[in-house]
Amino acid sequence: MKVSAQEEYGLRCLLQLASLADEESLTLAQVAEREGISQANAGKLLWILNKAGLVTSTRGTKGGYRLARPATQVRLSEVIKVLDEDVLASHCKSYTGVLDSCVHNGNCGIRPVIVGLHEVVEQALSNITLAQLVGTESKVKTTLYNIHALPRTTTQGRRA
Amino acid sequence: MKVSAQEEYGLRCLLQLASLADEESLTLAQVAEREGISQANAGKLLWILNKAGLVTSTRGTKGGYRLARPATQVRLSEVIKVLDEDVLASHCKSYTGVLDSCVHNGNCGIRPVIVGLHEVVEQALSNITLAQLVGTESKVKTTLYNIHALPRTTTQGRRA
DNA sequence: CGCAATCTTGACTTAAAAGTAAGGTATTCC
DNA sequence: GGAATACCTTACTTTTAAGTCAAGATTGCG
Repeated sequence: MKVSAQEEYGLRCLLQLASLADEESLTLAQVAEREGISQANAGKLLWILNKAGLVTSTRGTKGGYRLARPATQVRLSEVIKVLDEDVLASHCKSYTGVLDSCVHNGNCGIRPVIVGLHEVVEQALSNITLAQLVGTESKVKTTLYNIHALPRTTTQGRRA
Repeated sequence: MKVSAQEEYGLRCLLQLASLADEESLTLAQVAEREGISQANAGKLLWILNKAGLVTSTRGTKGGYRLARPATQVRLSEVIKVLDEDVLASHCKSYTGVLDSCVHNGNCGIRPVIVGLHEVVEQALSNITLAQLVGTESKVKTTLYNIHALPRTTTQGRRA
């Protein structure tokens, strides 16, 4: 169970846009530079987010990207779903071993766990908005603790 | 956020062993056949589980695999951790873009979310034992609902 | 108009995960 | 003690996800 590169970097790009003032926007090169990823990669991620309606883009000399909605109205559950496109739906189709369909078809003890896990995760993420992730790490941690979206964590570890 | 092949198949192999009576055991070929995966693959997974102390193996003509502990005493959180080896610990080291370390080093708004997510998942999984996953899908679903480890899910969908 | 800045899009390359193969080692039964 | 059975381990191949590249399209400015 892990967070994919696309989820991580995609969310980070979005967060850059969330930290802007109204009417501001960032160019592809700026987002890439601020996140330490290549321009090509940032372009792909922002395109996915654009296609999904989370960001808007304008072309031309004064172009750039910005959030399609205020950061207070974008839930993390939606962001992750977009960057991840329906992992749950394809789960049982993917893990069929060497056969055409899963041997447990129609009667699988694991399935309720997988489904439940995704619901637990979505539930937790739906209580967090982009706006709540803008700021310092310690501030964010306090905010998340106060809304009880995630369990309290001890203050340790570094980075990002 | 998805469940990897190794987690899925590894758990399924373990579940086969959990469904055995005392003193029974399964050979590699039997596990592979029952799960519809190749013998080579099952061997690798069982080796990981063996190394981690979750299953024991005996060689020779009457050999095979069995659980190292009763299924009632094996929590899913432990199983997943073994099959997944410390994704969390390596998260920030992995996603550094084109740089040597993450640009948010020491101050990352996303980190609390990632840490929290893994805790939410672990928390949910720690309330489930292998024994509770043996049986039909509908029975398992009922059991999970009763222990409130996972949120209730509507009865729909097939397989897994 | 025409050039420069910027996003768009599909094909290609690279890196990581998953799965396979094969030879080695230990154990049991006769 | 020998042969058959079955696990152990490393190296290799395949598949999939991640990331890059380059040509195309759109807009603003002089």
